[in-house]
Amino acid sequence: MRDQNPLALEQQVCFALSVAARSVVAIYRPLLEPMGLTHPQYLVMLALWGESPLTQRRLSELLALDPGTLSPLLKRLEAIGYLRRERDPADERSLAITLTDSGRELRAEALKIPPAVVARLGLPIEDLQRLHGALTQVIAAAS
Amino acid sequence: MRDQNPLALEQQVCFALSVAARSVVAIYRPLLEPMGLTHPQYLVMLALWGESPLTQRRLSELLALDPGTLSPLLKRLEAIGYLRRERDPADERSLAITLTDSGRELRAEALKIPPAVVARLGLPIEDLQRLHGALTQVIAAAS
DNA sequence: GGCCAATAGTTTGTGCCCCAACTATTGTTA
DNA sequence: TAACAATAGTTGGGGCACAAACTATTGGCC
Repeated sequence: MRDQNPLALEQQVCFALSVAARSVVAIYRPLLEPMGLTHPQYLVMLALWGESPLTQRRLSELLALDPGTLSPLLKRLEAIGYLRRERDPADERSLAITLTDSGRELRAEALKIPPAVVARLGLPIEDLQRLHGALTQVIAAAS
Repeated sequence: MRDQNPLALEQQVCFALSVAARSVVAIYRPLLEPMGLTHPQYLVMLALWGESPLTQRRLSELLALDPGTLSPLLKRLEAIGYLRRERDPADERSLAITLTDSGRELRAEALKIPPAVVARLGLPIEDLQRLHGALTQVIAAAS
């Protein structure tokens, strides 16, 4: 029999979600550390490897991140030389975020990350894909 | 056909996990705000409603939280009157965390939260249970 | 053209998260 | 029993996350 207490910690989805997110990010930490990246910074790089330049606003949408979070984060990535932040001459409000050569070259290193994480987790790819689908549903439902 | 790029942002489980966790916590925010709680503080209260007193160390294990995170968080909960922090006379290193009457009474209010969240998400309970199982697997795999 | 609303970013404040260094207490062992 | 190791918690630093207040630019409209 399941615990009937609706406030039981162990059966809260929000708790499992928080712990899982932190646990998985913790797996990335030692892998990203040699590249000088945190996990949120890694996600920014993924977005830029997919398309560069991007406006900061577009990045903010893609990553579902507050502008107030993204702004200093991008400054750090600029400081370590992975990207440039330049105002769009056609619209001085907008910031164009562009990969530098150094940022582009980092992608080769990053290719090792996903297989390393999957190996470390030791879960079947199909399970991870199913999980990804379920999470996508939750994200859509929460929006 | 799936995107074959292993670094595609949209198919990273870690990204879906981060966004889903933030999105779901965002649903709790307005519900917890009247009680004066943040989501991590709510999780502490769930643990204490399950068992009180608890040592800070035990809480740290239950919530998978760093002592350095938990320590100030518990001070805030003490400041708003939901719990007491007292050294164990038998072992002065240990902190006993005990619900106050006010903290105990809060549980009645909190009973409204899970159904409100489930309603807001609008997903079938079975889906949420499946998701919880998958997340539990990931947490175990990551440990 | 001049006012006004909308838009893009920035800054500040509060809190979470982890790490590393630290203090204080307790347990172990030569 | 005196040294030493282990344990519990605290503190400070760097970074993330979000809200609210702010600046600067742009677009629409009289």
